[in-house]
Order: sequence, then structure tokens, then C-alpha cells
Amino acid sequence: MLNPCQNSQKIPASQSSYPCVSRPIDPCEHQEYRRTLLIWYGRNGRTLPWRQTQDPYAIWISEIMLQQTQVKTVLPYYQTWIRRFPTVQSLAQANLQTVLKAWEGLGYYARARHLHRAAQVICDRFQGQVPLTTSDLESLPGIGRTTAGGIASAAYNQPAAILDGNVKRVLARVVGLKVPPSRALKDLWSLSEDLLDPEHPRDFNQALMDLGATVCTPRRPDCHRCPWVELCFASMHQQQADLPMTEERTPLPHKHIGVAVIWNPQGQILIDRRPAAGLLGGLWEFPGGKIEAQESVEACIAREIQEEIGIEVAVGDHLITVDHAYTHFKVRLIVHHCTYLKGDPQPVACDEIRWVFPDQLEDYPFPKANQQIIAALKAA
DNA sequence: GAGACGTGGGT
DNA sequence: TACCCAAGTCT
Repeated sequence: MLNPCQNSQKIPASQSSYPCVSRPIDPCEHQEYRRTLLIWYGRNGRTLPWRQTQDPYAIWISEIMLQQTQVKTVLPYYQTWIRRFPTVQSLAQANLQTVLKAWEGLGYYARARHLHRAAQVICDRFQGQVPLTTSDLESLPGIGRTTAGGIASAAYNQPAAILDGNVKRVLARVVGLKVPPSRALKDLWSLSEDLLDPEHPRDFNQALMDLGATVCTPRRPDCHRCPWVELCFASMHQQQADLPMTEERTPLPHKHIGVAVIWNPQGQILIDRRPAAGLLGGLWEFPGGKIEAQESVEACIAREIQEEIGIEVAVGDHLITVDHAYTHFKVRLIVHHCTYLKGDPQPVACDEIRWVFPDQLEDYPFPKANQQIIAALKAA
């Protein structure tokens, strides 16, 4: 039998279909990449709870939690979640506030809202079964191409490629990508698809992610433990530290926010539920707003509470100042005790308002920055 | 297609 | 302290 590669024409890198790649992978080498990676995985793969199960629901949950989130962070949430919502049906029937409470602290809360909605779609349109094809999976809220590939391969061993942060970094180094991964998504997807082992798609994808997470790390990759050390452009040319290339980024804007802990005569505190979409959607918070130029914190708080809640308050003592960094901006929350004076609270800029006793705060999902305010209240 | 969207950990 | 980065998706 002829080796088909002996007849294939060698294409110079400069003329190949991958102009952004320093060292294209010859199809002849695919088997060698697959073989060496799977052997490495057999010896070095991580044992993770979502790899101990065959339940597509549990695997779906893990894939969503793992979006932009490290394994160590996900572990406790995953265990609690599976006990709290053991089936698609239990999730679909749950109250969204309960779902958000279970997600509290994990971030990117749209994931929880999408999970909840997708569970209802799965019950309504897919007979309660997590779909098998990437096409059906991608039709569900919160599932994009990578997560669809992750679920299809992990839950059903389907030959579906993935392209998460780990795979982007590994492939960028292996082929010597000349541009940041975000500029070469099409080529990276093709690479991931070409490399995928059609005989062992589940193990291959999991292995690729483990390699990126434990060996081919962002900083100081441990190349002497890598099964691809001799097949990797970055390793061969000592460019591990320079790959993948990164984009420039502008400094984050910084906002100052005046925040009110408003007490009524009954010893209750006023909290509001943020609009369902957007930043921290559906979570509860202490009301407040942006401090305008030349404005005092006290004036800001009184103004914001009047505008957004429709009540008059007396701004009192400073409680705490919280600095918090989001992905795209930084905030400083300057929190003051306030006393309710008059007016009927209205949810003008939020979805709902409630008076609650301090010991009831833990029943509501709050963002991280507000947790520090709650802790300060308890300490006082 | 560029920006919105959280939080924790590492350096 | 400040910045980078992490199993991405949505608009």
C-alpha cells in the first residue's frame, strides 16, 4: 500500500493555505500527534468528576461552568449543583432566583440564566435529553461552537472539534502562529479539526485541554514533559515565551459609585434586584450610582436614591469602601449608612425592591463586591 | 466583529 | 499595586 504522503507535493509555508503559520502540520504527521498525545493522556490525564460520569446533563453543566473559569474554581460549584439540580427536569422546574443563588460567586451570570432557559428548551423540544449533534447543541442558549464540540465529544464521543483557550495556546505554539489567535480563528478551527483523532475524539479533546492546562501553560510551559516537544515550532525555536502573540489593550476605565445601606424604622435594609439582562443581571444589590464630577459622595447617594428608588434619605456614616475589578472596568464603591425619610419606594431603574432584615441577606444572590458590604454590616 | 460580560489566582 | 489570564458566548 502506498503511503499517500509520498506523492503529495510539498507546499512552501509562504504559499500554503495557512499564511499566518510558521510551520504547517503535514497530514502525514497527524497520526504521530494523536498517538503521542493519547499515550501522554493515559499517564497524565487529570481525574475530574465530570469525567467519572456518562450523564450528558452533568457534562453539559461542567462545560458551562468551565467557560472562562478554572477547574479549581468550578469543582465545589459543580458538586453542589449536581446535588441541588440532579436532572435537566429539576433545573427546568427551578426558580431562576434559586438557580442564580447556586451560581452566586461564579461570575458571568448570563451562563446561569442561559442554563435555566436551555433546560426548559431541552424538556420542551428534546424530550428531556441533552442533544447529541453540535447543530442542535448550538441552538441552545449559552452553547457556542466550542462548548457544543466539548459536549458532543465528552458526552457522546462524537468527532467534534473544540477551540478553547488551551487549544488556541497549544496550537499557536505548535505551528508558530504569527498573529494573535483572535486573528486566526478560522485557521485554528481547521487545525483542531484536522488534528482531532476520529477514533478517540473524547480522549483527544480532553487530552488537548489537559496538555494546555498542566504542561503548555501560559507562563513557563514545562516543555520537557510535553509529548509534542519535538513536534512543536515554539519548542524547536525557543519561542515558548513569545507565543501565542497577544493584542494590545487599553487601560480599564475607573468609576466611583456611591452606595446606600438604607435603614427603615423596623431595622430593615432596602435592596434591589438588577434588570434581568446585562451586568450582574438578576442579582440583588444595595442601591446607588455613579458619582458625577465635582459631586460629593453624600450628594450622589441622595440624588441616586431619589432618581432610582423615588424616596428621600438622610445620608449618614461611611460604612466601607470596596474596590473591585471587572473584566472591562474598575469600580470603587463608597458605601454609607442611610436613614429612610419619606416616599414610596419604586423600582424605577431595577426590577424589584425589598425591605429585608440583615439576617435575610444570605437568601439572595449578591455580586462579589456587595458581599464585602454584607460582611462589613455583620462586623458592625 | 469588537465590546460586554465576573471572579479568583498567579506574578 | 497592577496586570494578565482562565474549558467562551452573545450582540
